[in-house]
Amino acid sequence: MGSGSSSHVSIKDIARIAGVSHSTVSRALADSPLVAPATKRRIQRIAREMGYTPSAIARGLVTRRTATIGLVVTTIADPFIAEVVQGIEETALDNGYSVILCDCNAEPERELTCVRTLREKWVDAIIVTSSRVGSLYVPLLEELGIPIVLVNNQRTGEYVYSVRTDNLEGGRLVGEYLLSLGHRRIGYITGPPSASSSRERLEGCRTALQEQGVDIPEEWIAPGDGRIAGGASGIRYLLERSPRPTAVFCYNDMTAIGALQAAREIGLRVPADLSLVGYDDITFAALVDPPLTTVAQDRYMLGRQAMELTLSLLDGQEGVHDIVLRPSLIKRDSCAPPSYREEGEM
Amino acid sequence: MGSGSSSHVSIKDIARIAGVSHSTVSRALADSPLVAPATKRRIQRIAREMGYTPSAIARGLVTRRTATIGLVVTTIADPFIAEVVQGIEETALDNGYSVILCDCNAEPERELTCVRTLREKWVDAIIVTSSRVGSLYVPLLEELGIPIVLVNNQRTGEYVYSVRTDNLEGGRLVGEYLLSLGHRRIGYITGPPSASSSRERLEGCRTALQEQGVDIPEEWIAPGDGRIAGGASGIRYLLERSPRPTAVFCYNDMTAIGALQAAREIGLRVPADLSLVGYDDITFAALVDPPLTTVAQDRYMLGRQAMELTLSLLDGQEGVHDIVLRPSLIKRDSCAPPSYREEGEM
DNA sequence: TGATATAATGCACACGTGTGCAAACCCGGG
DNA sequence: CCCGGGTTTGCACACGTGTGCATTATATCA
Repeated sequence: MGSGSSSHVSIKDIARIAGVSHSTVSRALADSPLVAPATKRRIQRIAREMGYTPSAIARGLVTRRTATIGLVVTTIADPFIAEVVQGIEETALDNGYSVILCDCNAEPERELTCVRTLREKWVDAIIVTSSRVGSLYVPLLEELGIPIVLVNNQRTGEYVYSVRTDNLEGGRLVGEYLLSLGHRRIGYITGPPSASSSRERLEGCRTALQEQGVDIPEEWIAPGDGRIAGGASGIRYLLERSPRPTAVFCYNDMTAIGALQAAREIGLRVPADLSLVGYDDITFAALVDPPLTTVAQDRYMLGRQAMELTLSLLDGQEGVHDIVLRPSLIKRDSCAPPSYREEGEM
Repeated sequence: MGSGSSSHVSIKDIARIAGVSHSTVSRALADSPLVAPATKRRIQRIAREMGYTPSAIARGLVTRRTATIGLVVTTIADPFIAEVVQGIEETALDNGYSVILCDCNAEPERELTCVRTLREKWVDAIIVTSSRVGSLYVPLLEELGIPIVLVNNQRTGEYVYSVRTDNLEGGRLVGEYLLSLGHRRIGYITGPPSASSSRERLEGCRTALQEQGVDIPEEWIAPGDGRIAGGASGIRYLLERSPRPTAVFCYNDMTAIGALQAAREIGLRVPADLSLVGYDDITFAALVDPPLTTVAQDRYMLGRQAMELTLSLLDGQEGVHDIVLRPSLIKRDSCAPPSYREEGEM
């Protein structure tokens, strides 16, 4: 068994013990057919006994492949991103790759540090899980000449690929569902102004409604910020309209939770007086009262697909540039048919 | 400016252009005093113009330092761990280190893969953020002969160091607070049986109570699992005791939220009829109704301290083996003085 | 001016692994 | 016994960087 010595043992050490050249050891451990079967077995046995571990550093230097990918995130503290990262990391590990994590925290100088580090470490590819659109440093990354895979953030470029869920489809699912419950007066609380995903979700919802001749007028679109506060102020704004919507689609679950709390404070019951729909299916969507109807993105799968696309790119395959996953509607208890009282009030 | 060429430029390329040997370039870029100031400036300028980036791979091979640390977590999807990771990663980046993330998902074969990978990549140190006690592979890690820093998981060993928050202190804070509100009948819902942190929190609470001659009898200790379900079953058990506790300390926030929901179903008002205290201060502790009184651990600081300890170890410093951070009590609305009706009932 | 100390540079090797090419070996057939 | 062909092995170089030591160029002093 391993000698327990902490110093690394190299193929040269093995070569000395086995009485062969280090080249033969290298080939034997790579299971090359150039080595005589008996010699090969003997060398492999000795390597095992000496507790040999190959140096990825030295190997990377000559092969120019490090079996390492760089993962850039805006913040790992976001549970959504964390789950994507889990999908990426597990898939990477299963395929012999490891992941260098770069939390650039949306600070420009930190982004530069990240890019520099990933360059120096010779990563084979880069995955960017950033909620921001058009991250300024993607052009910098592109200069490295290695594949770049974007998660939930489409973009074009020679080395740039993307994996995302279909926000249009998500919005459509919500629209169809609210229609099927009988709603005709539907409002929307947006995310932060810069989020194109917010516009896409709204557009998808509108598309579904238009098939039944229903529209979302501008006055039923309230500005939010993707957080609790924005949801609360958004719902207050919408409830002051006259007539007011009977159902509100919220940019995400945090917005919906803020809306839920504010609506209750005003004295409205959800879903009896008002239906609410969120987006993302965060853990606590199921735990609020009432449990929140929402649209789920398979975050783990998002990460998994991103890594698998990366692997196929490193394998030399081309072709697929844009993978789109379908979201799904999770029906819970925050939606109900509109009350007749509300309908008559119009 | 950079030529935009994707191929790496090496110090040899610079040497050819500058008309010097690669040794001189190496020294110039390291700002060595052995190089004439004029030459140094010229070489540095050429390096900048050629878009030179040093190869951490080649450098690591000769210096045997990779400026990389391995980070082993049970699951990055746990928000608690994710925030610790953020603290680690940011501190690492600020000091020129990068982090290889290993999500071993508590699966033994994956743990082995992690250890092997970190060995091959020649990481300088390893930080383990694992909620499990006595991870089986720590001995394996110890064989590598590099510093190992454990987060929230004390352990002894030649290369093993730890950073943690004081569970005894956390429990004590809760005990003192409930006493100050006037509670004398206090219950506890445990975490999973294997969690030593659960025992420590209980013990700390008991210590505080004993100073006032109050005890927590065995029948007011309910088994939980650290999750919603365990909190619900735990509180149901406690509310069936007679007399029953007027306040319940829960192992963590998820347990407390489960208890909160179950208590409400039974018809009890929190905090009027029952006081509840959680632990961890997860995001949603502030968002449930009523907002949860809880004990906060500074997760970011936990990570930051872990990385700073690691850096000082890599810097050759010894001495500090165990850093203990103090938790703090976050008072919200889930606790109130016991109602006289309850008191009289005893 | 010549000897000597000092500053600046280059040579050569090292780190651990992979690989093209030549050399050595073995085996069988003529 | 010798030669051809296949199998097995070793030599030598490469990858990009760092560094001890020798060497050269320059400055200083007698």
